[in-house]
Amino acid sequence: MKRIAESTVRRLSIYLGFLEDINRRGTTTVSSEQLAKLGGTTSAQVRKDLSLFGSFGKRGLGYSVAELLGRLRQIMGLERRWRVCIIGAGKIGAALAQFEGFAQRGFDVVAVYDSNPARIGEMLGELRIRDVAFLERDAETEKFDIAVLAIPPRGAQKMADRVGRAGIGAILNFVAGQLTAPPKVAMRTVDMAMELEALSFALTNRD
Amino acid sequence: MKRIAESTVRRLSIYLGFLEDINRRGTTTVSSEQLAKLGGTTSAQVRKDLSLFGSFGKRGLGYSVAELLGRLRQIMGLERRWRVCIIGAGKIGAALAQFEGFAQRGFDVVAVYDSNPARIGEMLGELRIRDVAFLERDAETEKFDIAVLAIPPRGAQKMADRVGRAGIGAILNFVAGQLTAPPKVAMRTVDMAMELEALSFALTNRD
DNA sequence: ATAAGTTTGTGAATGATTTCACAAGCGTCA
DNA sequence: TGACGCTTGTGAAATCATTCACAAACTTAT
Ligand SMILES: NC(=O)c1ccc[n+]([C@@H]2O[C@H](COP(=O)([O-])OP(=O)(O)OC[C@H]3O[C@@H](n4cnc5c(N)ncnc54)[C@H](O)[C@@H]3O)[C@@H](O)[C@H]2O)c1
Ligand SMILES: NC(=O)c1ccc[n+]([C@@H]2O[C@H](COP(=O)([O-])OP(=O)(O)OC[C@H]3O[C@@H](n4cnc5c(N)ncnc54)[C@H](O)[C@@H]3O)[C@@H](O)[C@H]2O)c1
Repeated sequence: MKRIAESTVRRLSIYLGFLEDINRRGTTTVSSEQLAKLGGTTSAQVRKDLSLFGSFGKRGLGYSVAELLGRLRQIMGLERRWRVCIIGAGKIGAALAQFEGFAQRGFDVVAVYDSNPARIGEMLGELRIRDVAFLERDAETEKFDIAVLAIPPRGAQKMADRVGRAGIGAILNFVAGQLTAPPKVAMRTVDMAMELEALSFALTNRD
Repeated sequence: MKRIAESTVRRLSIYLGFLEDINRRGTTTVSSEQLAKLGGTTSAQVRKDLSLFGSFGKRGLGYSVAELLGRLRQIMGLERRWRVCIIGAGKIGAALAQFEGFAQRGFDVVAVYDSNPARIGEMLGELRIRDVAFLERDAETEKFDIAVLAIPPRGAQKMADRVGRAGIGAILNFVAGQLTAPPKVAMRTVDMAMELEALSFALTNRD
């Protein structure tokens, strides 16, 4: 299949969110124009995005909400649930571990690790914090799909490499500073300082 | 000035981070090739990015680290400090409020608000949680530059609009689901569920 | 002072993404 | 059935972003 642009994937996520809303409201069809309005884009963009994967609409009518929802879930790989472990039970790791919103979207946080003996064994919501020394052993039996990296920058690259070697295929990285994805591992980085700097730029260079 | 692409701004942030490292190490000059290696891009890209703002390099030699650092700080608006308030002292708001990394980059969290009477008055690190009812009054005297939105989705749009009316020029939004920036307000959204979905897509559609 | 070796800054070329524009398909209604 | 109104799917055009490639400018060595 053709390579799909990152911007397209982002928009697919957005459409999916709207479709879930619309579906809850009981509406059964939706047009590219409506989806575009909601998502702040154009109807041509919506149709182009969807056309990369097939043609799901009916001319004159629009898209069946239920069908499009199903197709998008399939495309995004959201027909299954994903097993997530969090590495680093600090401030941000704890917030993420206790966030219910992820499970609603199909991502189950099933384990939390730390290296600090003082934290290991403590409960974080339903989960007991485990010793990160057991990461590889657990990964083998528990088949984590995604690791969330929420540890200090020092040592983060080594931990990312360990995650890769443990056979976990994806990393959601919160560590600031440059981190290279291990081979064969999909990685996305959330860098909040960078977002703040983008706002600083916008405030400084606005007309 | 010409409109600057979002991707360019992101790279400038990255270059800035490296320059700070390099500067700490005491190195005095750096070439576009070196910056490119560190940032995972090409030297032509680095030069193109910088050339949008002027020409800061010396042919045959490269860029003066100190000068380029200064220029980039100026371009990004980081020669001053920014006053940040956090709205929503929940799990994620609390993690952000106590994160020291922001101050290191020039962003001072100077106030935290909540609407829950049980939380108002509590301390969060150095800061006492304030009643969000006072947001407008405080904004007038305390001149917040950026508001971090970390409240539940329900009511978030109204709060964003209040932030806009209070004269705060930028929002860093953590609320999932569609939020429209109020007029004249710069907004960046960090949507972690969307990042996870992008990983789901990558894991599902990898070759 | 000259030659050799680097590295910048930038037009031109290429590649990627978005927008345009419209034929073709579908539902509705008379 | 046929005409009408709406909306899709998609080539073509336009816009935007990246990469190429090289003259010009600088440093260093001799
Ligand atoms: N807190 C925030 O709001 C925030 C915001 C943006 C980025 N970040 C980034 O997230 C990361 C964590 O930040 P934080 O504020 O949660 O820090 P923190 O100090 O509160 O927590 C870090 C945790 O990681 C654990 N740890 C350290 N090394 C480990 C290892 N090798 N394996 C497992 N656990 C390990 C520590 O014991 C600690 O519990 C940092 O890299 C930071 O830059 C945090
Ligand atoms: N916790 C996470 O890891 C995480 C991850 C991604 C996104 N988010 C998003 O961040 C937001 C907050 O999440 P959380 O987990 O911190 O929730 P939370 O319930 O822990 O905290 C929300 C806080 O906001 C306060 N609040 C509610 N309405 C308010 C208002 N109008 N003004 C001021 N304060 C108000 C509540 O009293 C509460 O203290 C949510 O929108 C969530 O989707 C959270």
